[in-house]
Amino acid sequence: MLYLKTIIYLEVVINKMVRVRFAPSPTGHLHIGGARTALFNFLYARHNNGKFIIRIEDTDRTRSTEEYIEAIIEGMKWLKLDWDEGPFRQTDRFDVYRNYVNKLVSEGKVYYCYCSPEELEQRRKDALAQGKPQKYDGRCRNKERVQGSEGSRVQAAIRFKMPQEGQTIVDDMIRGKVIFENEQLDDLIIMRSDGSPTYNFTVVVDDVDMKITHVIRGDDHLNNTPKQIHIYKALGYEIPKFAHLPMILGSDKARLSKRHGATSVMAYKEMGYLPDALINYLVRFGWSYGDKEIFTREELIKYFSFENVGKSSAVFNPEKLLWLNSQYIIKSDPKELAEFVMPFLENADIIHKGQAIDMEWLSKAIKTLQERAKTLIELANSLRYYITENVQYDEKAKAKFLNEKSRDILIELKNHIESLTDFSAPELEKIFQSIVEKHNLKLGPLAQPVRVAMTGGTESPGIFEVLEIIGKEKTLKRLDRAIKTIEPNL
RNA sequence: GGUCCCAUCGUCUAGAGGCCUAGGACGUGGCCCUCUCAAGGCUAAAACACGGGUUCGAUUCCCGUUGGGACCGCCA
Repeated sequence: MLYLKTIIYLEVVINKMVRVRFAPSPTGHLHIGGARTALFNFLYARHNNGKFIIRIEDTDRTRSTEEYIEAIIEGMKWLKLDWDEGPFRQTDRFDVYRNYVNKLVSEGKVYYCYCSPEELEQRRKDALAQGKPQKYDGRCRNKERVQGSEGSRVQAAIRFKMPQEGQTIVDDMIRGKVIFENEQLDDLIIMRSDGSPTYNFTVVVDDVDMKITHVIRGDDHLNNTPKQIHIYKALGYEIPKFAHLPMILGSDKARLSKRHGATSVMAYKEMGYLPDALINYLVRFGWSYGDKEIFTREELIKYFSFENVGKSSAVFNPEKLLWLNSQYIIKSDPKELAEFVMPFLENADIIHKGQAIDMEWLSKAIKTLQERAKTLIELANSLRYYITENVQYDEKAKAKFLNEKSRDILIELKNHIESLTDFSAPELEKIFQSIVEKHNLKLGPLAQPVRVAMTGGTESPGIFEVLEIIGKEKTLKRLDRAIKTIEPNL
């Protein structure tokens, strides 16, 4: 008895378990919109202790490629959107679809359609020209199954018999009840004449088969949903909950596309964005939590709910992403940034491939630059003068600060530094202060020439920190070179 | 063209009938801090698309108009 009770209890728990999926089609890279959909699925699953499944919708064999499947997986991994099951591939599941189609055929819920794609295309054009609704007229609905010679099958697609009366209500977690008139519903093709299944059918079969409880996807699928609901019904399955996310738009308010610049998630990796920053940016499309802007992943999982997902589409704003990225760089552990920045240092030819670099030292250097870099590319570039042997003087900076006025004071500083044993920022500050006080100067007239001597330019972290990181030996070398650069006034 | 969705600063958004003189964030301007550049702090300009209702009272509820978007494939 107790045993039986346990089974019943388990049943309830299992049935209640949230199961969601991200179902991209591998006809391109993982893009911003797809990543947002994946993120909301991920967060909903994690928030509810459910399962997150990846399913590759590759039934369009002409456009799907292995490279894109890899690219999508790579993007998911980079964003750390880890999944529990899959990636499943629809092309591995044709037997499953075949079985379900046969079931519908035997139950008379579908019919064979002998209209050729060309005919259908022509009829659509005509309908559009006449301003009539573009809908299949159902002319093959009542035809007998046509047999070829010797009983071989004639090429035919299989259409689903949509009900033509009444209404279908989509109960959406974001939009509430959306009502569709059934007479608007098309008898859609669920299997092509070549025997391959189509999207609206496979999506239902797979969601049933994979026990998906919540279908979270883009707004662009809302109009397909009533048709899918009827397929669920024909198959005799329970209808999942739906959530249709608002679209992400480009600056011209059209759906975000390549025209608007970088849309691939990996492009942001290459531009020096941190995955957590992108995630944080993406989650704010539609979702909010009061006035809070920056969230850790744990907070996201804890707070996420469809109750605070908005309905309206939103424009992608690269400026804010950049700001978020800078905030994440500031908050990052310098050691972690040191790892992240390595490929960018190589790319910028600041270090060459395989070059050994003291990571401890690099972290210290990064610590001084974190709040000055908005991307890892900027961070890498600003590390240049720490790492390189010879700094390149900026002409303007050189003219303004490496001149007669600064020569003597640079020499004085050099002399002081030569005898310095504790080459640290606090000790350096003492030296600078004493020189400046002696000449009754502000710090600027000394710091700026030194800055140019050390970095080649006029912008850098605090000058004492910069010197400490560059080290005594290199500092002296650079001071010497700066002094020699200044033509003696003879 | 048909169907469906949406509508608060330039952008992302808060707002669940009186808490709204409409709040926060990015961006923009100013000031402060300061060895430069940042970061940070303070501050300014900046929005309820329009018209009808409902209500003692509408940003908030209803209807319409306008504007935007999506879908209408043997694509997903």
